[in-house]
Amino acid sequence: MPELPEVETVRRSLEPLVVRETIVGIWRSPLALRREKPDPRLLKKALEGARVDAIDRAGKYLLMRTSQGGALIHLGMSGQLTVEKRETPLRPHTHVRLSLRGGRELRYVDPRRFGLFRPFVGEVPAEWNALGLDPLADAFTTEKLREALKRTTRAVKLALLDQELIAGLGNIYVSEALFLAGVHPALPGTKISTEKAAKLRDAIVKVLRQGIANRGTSLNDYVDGEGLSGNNQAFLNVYGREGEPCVTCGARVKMSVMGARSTFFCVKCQRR
DNA sequence: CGCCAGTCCTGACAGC
DNA sequence: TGCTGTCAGGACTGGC
Repeated sequence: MPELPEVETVRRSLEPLVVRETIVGIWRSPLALRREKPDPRLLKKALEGARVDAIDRAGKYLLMRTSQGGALIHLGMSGQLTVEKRETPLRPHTHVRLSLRGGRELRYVDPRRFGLFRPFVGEVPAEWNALGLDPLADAFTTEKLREALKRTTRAVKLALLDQELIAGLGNIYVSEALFLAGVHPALPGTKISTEKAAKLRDAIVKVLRQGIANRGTSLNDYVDGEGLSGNNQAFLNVYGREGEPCVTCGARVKMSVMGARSTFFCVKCQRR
């Protein structure tokens, strides 16, 4: 499940492989992604014959900027964006292929079709600008986090998953950050003290930076732009560890469902 | 307007 | 062995 660290790892691994490269050909599968089918006319206009200028990231979105426009990309649950040799057999659920020089191509594969591949010319799509605070930016301060959380009565766990408040956290890193900060996931956002907000800010930054340092968490499908798995799954403290002893106090890790998502935490270390 | 439940989608896996 | 049912969750939609 690609969250900020996985998307950033994909971005970093793709950057040297595709920036300054020219897209010499385009292929699109007839399969539709759930949100929308990549528009063939726009694909041509935005990407064909274009030079790749940059690959940027905001939250869990990637933005490939080209000389003619670009593409807004989201990996959803199972999306992969990798550079392959042209002769490498196509995997099922390959949605887009962008041919590069030297017999290589950038492939977008997404079995569960929760992702997005939207070419554009002119204005960058609105989703890109609607995103909340970037937790890795200098501007992500305790005060900013507290302000964002005070805007909602929702449980802090659900608020942290709201991409318009803070962009990039998903279900895994939210559980990890709340554990590290000693904050109970069901605590309402409005009840987060300055002291707790400071701990939470530091914990969010720490788990995301650690995730990037470990090249992402590979529990199911996730791989980077070169097809390599990450190592961060070995460093998770609570996610997926229901019933196992807490690494801090030894109590059993608890799982509860919040917002139809599994939430892992330690009742002793994360008091309300 | 804010919140929440429901929805989509496929592969992996458990159980019979 | 082969089938069926359940589960995983990001982001959107519709109802209240």
